Amino acid sequence: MAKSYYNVIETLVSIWAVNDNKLKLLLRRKKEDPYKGYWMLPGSILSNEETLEEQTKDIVVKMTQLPPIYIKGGAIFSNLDRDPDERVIGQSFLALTLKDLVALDSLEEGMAWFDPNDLPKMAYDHKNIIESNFKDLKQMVIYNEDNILLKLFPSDFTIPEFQKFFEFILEREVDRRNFSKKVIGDKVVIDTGEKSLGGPGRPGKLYRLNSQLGERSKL
Amino acid sequence: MAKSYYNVIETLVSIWAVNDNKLKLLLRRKKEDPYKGYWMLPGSILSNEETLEEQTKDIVVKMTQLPPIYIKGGAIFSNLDRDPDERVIGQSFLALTLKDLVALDSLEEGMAWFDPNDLPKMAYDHKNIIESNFKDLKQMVIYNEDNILLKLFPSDFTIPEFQKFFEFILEREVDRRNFSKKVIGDKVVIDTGEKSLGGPGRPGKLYRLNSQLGERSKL
DNA sequence: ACAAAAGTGTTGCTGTTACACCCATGG
DNA sequence: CCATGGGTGTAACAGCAACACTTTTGT
Repeated sequence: MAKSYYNVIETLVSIWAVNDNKLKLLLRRKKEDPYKGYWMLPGSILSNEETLEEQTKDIVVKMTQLPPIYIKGGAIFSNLDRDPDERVIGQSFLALTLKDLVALDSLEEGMAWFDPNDLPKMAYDHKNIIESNFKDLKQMVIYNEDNILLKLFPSDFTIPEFQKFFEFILEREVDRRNFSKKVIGDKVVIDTGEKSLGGPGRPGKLYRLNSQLGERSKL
Repeated sequence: MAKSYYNVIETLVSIWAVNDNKLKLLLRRKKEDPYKGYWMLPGSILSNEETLEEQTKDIVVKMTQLPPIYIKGGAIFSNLDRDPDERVIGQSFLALTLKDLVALDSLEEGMAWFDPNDLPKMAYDHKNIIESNFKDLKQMVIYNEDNILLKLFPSDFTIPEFQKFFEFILEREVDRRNFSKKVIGDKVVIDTGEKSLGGPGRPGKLYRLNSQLGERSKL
């Protein structure tokens, strides 16, 4: 291919949601070669008529039938050989959605949720991209950047659920008593007065996040 | 302009160096319209034959006659109207160099160092881009990401100099005694045995950074 | 003599860690 | 009954902020 100052840019979106007190992400199975049967991040080629943010939003809507709760740009990938066919620059984005609201039958065929720590065979350099985005997302949770906790937990939850989510992010266990003292004492969470029934054992009290919260959770 | 899936991407590099215990950045005065006489970030249009990182390196070499000590990708800017002439996507990069080694006469004409808190009239959206990069850089210093302190201070320095630099980054004063106790006690800096002569008053002991240092300075 | 740097010490405050012990309640 | 969640306490410790006081050493 001749030298040119025009480039192909693709937007690659990792769509995240909380499920089972973990972060899961939405991937798509590739139906054609190359990498047929492998999984990939949803994405599309950027035209000269829209911004990266607009396009990211469109991709999320197409994949989940819902607008994203939040989007944020991630790293850019410009290696010449990241696509075997032609030179494509990949701009990654993080998007948040709510898994509960994304009905399975509203997903396009060949899509599924995955644990970022247990990815399937990934096409292209998408494994790298996910790892980069996941790392960024963990940092955002730890420091509650852009009030991201409120976006991940818009509804009620129990303290043990919230704790398990943090243990997933921090990759270590935390003491139950210290955790609840801290999180209630600092007014990170607020008692709703409701209770979570159904399971075995004593019902958990339901809390919601304090929307007036600033940055820095650091548990 | 017709719809197309090819885009023009420009790399915009903010080149930083420590001077006078502050971070300064290198800008270029624009010689032609639009924005004639305004200042801008050095940059160039990406061809389909090189990566963003390679190009960033080339730009730094051209501007300073030296290879960069460090480069890192920053935010991307894709607003449709950020260039009045045509749609250009701007990918920002941070680069570090050493001001001492960049002789003024080796700079291209119309280039100068500026305090990021006191910028001249900036062309396009470059003021936004610099602010974004500056913010990222401050975070990197605070958490010593990628051991960036070692890159900013490759040679000897006195504790008061190092302290002034941190006060610039943190935008507040810190106690002299607590600062030196912390920085020596944590082995962030190591005594070289040398002294800094020349000025008035008692000569300062010269220190260097501990190259074995991990992340997290948080002073 | 002076200015700038250095060294040592103290106190109080805050937050964290690592526990012990006991209670509550729906299934 | 028992699994799960909840509540209170506390002792040791680490880190930080805000100071006082003293000493050192080129110019």
